[in-house]
Amino acid sequence: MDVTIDKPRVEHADCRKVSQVLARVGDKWSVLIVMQLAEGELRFSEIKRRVNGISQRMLTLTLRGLERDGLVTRTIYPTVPPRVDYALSELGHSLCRPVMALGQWALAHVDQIDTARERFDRASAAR
Amino acid sequence: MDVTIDKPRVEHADCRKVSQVLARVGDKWSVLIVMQLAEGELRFSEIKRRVNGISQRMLTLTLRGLERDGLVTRTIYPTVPPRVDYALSELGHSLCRPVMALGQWALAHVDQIDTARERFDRASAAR
DNA sequence: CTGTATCCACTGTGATACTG
DNA sequence: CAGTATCACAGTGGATACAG
Repeated sequence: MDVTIDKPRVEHADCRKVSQVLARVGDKWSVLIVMQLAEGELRFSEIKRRVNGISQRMLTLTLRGLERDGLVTRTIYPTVPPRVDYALSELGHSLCRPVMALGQWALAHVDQIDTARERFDRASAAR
Repeated sequence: MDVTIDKPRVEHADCRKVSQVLARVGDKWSVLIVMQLAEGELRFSEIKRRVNGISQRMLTLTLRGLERDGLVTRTIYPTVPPRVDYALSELGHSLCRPVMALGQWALAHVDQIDTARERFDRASAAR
């Protein structure tokens, strides 16, 4: 009855799910926004000001995505003009640790990667 | 001479660079391939077999990207038929630690995220 | 101020066929 | 076996205008 001797594989359906999460983390703006929210809640326009280069549209979309995934909470104050605060949920905060670790790695190795790219491109040009 | 009192900000040009690295890590296949290579070198077709669903084209492109960034080494054996081995460089191996950490986080919270999504979608449907 | 609605360009990805 | 070339297509992201 197809009982197989599994090697310690985590490489099947799990990977698919992990990839899905990685896709969120890997999109153009999510991490940048999460980082800004790491230190405390912010208003919509405050995030827009801090995350350099993001369009209003993408900020809205990305925040919706983060909210949907339960990483960010959204608080609306029914004032006029409207005011909306965004904050990291507990889940969102827990994500910070591994993301920061990756960020540290990136920061530590960016130069190495850059030189690797230059070398590769020069080698390619001289094909 | 515009000396400003800097708060401990790492949030300027650094972030751009980090994002660039994150884009590599966040693309659809890079992490999956790096994970496969974590345990040892593999041939092109071996990777293709292990990374379920990847097309030949995307495998080639992703491997080239990883090689360009200095994360993967490429060894060609001038035999016929040709044989090419891919392996993680030292830099590539060092990337494994933070990536695995993120992977562990993803694995640990996938369920939580899934339920959050369902809740959000149900709430949206009932608007 | 905080969004939503359009439109459009670009990029990433997959399918397929071909080559050394 | 290990690619490259070509095409077609969907998704992402930016600009702009508009709305509550």
